[in-house]
Amino acid sequence: MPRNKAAVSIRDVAAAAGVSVATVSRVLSPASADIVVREETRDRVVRAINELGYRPNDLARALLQQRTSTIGLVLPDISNPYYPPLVRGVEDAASQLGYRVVLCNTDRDPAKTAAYLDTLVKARVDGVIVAGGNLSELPGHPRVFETYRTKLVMVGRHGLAHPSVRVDNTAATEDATAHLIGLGHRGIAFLGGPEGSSTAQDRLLGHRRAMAAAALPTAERVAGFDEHGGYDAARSLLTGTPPTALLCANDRMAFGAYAALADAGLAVPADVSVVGFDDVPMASYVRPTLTTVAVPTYELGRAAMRLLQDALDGSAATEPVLLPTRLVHRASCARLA
Amino acid sequence: MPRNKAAVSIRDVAAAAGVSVATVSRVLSPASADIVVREETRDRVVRAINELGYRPNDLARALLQQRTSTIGLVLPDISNPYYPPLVRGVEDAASQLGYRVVLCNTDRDPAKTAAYLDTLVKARVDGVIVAGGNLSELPGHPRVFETYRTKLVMVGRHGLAHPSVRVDNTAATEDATAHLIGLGHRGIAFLGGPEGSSTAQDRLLGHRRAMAAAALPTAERVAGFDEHGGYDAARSLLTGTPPTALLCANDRMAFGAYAALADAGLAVPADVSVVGFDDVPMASYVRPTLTTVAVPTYELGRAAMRLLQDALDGSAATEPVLLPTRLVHRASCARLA
DNA sequence: TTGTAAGCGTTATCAC
DNA sequence: GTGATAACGCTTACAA
Repeated sequence: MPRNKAAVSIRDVAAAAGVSVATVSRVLSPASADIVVREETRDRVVRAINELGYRPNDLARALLQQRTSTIGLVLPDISNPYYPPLVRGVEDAASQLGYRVVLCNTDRDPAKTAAYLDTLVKARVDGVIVAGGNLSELPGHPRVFETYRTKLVMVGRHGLAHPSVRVDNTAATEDATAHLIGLGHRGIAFLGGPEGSSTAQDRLLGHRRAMAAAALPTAERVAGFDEHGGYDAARSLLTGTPPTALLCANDRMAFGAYAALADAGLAVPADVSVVGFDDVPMASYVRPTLTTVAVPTYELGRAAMRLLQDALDGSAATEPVLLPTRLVHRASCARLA
Repeated sequence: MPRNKAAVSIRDVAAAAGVSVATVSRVLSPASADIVVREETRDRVVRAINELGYRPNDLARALLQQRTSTIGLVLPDISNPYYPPLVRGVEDAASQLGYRVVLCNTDRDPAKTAAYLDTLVKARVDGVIVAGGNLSELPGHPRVFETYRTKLVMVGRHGLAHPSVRVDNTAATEDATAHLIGLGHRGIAFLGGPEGSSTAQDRLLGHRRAMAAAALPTAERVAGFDEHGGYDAARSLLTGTPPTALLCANDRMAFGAYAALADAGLAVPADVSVVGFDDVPMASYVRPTLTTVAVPTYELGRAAMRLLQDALDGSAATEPVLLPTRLVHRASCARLA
């Protein structure tokens, strides 16, 4: 196989500077900061690098050092507005720490997930952050990850053997429901997310707990985690005696519920109070503004990346990290007349 | 340097199967599909692979073949709701074609952009998709990209020397403005995006053209591409004689304008008509539903990845690809009384 | 049909 | 201070 003369390599730099490749490497490598290269030699090398537009090949370096400075980020779907801030958090922390991020959208499809995990292992990523917690259904992979020393961090779900970051969805939803009960509401319906989502399940559980504690019967709907799901679920609740309050498993569903209520001629909060979850930017811009549980999504991402970094540094496995939520009171809730 | 015995390599497989590494490679490599390996040998190899949980090291393969099957996706900010569908489109097409996607958020910051492009070149990505078009400010990089044969595709901006995909923002905005004029509006204000955004500039231009063609004076505001920007810009227009129609540079700004109008006691569309841009999901769920220009963002992403693939296959440079937009008529516009 | 060995572009270990 | 060179884990002539 003939040498590819096009891509400039460390040899070309060495030749241009009249030194050996070892010297070029020493000039570039942070590891050899203590190793002395004569000032004049260093200058020649630096000049050659600039003249040739040389960029070291991280593949070769990674092959040798057994680390790629690359991580995988696995999530259901970046189009779900919940994820972009999280991705941003991961990516910001990653680039700050010198890692690249490979993005993988699984749609919670086991086949896709398996394919992505495979490709990440083949790329020898140093670690993987899994958000949306659909890893447990893949019995084969823990072993492969272990074989290739791939560190794992879970976000949003209690990772059994792995570090994890999440918010306490159950407690937060319990609080939100309690708040509605405190306002005098008794007919409180819960618009829940899909059964496959652990977040949705955790939030449902919190709601049930609060309702049970107040000895109130619960009305629940299962729907998609978006405006459409919220719209349909809300509509289906408006026949007969409508609830006086709606607790939604996320803000998008709440926006859908707003639309359904408006279409039914019901006013928020005069007729029906509404609470959302996540506090996406739009929550402050709908009218009336939406009372919702603020989730520090960006921070979740940052924290996940930091945990991964810790794991890669060889720190002992950390306790699950729990980030705080906050109920943001806005205009969509009223005391029951 | 001692051999790392932990990560299983092709040698371990070869040893376990009692064959040479070349044979293992032949079993795995699609390139050697025509090369015959005896059935019995192949079975032994496959069994060893499964037993050991072996995954080939793509770094080594990439180093040899001078291609990484990885691309970079550079954009301003994934948190901007315009981008997730685009990213999704790129990623779906990429994974289908066997590429990994490394995500880079630049915030339009030249320093960050330069750092990301550098890291992508060092990772020897096969190509880069730049969305949001902030590459021209980096005079150094075209050369480096050429040196390392990194293909480039631009989305949203006419790439001078590179393949590109975009929509005709100017024509679309011209149409949208013409539609409002056709409804009898004369006082039409334009809520524009930031000056640094070429998309914002193109949309502004279209608006000006339509207004000029009708010999109408234009009121323009420059603001952030989000709800907050739309809110402030709309507010600032409501002193004195308010316009009878608002054309917004994107949907998020339109949602902000909705809020400002509601707060000012103005009804949409009875008092003020509103038009958005992008057709994000929420546009169908605000009340009244938002008339807006639908942009095929997901398709833009897919098309970009396909163009990149073509470039990598060595096809001749393609013409700029223009995807169609469509004005979606909903409830936010009314004929002027 | 299978094995041997060179080479991809680095870094690190030794000499000098 | 600097230079040879082995090694990282693969693929692919070329030999056997």
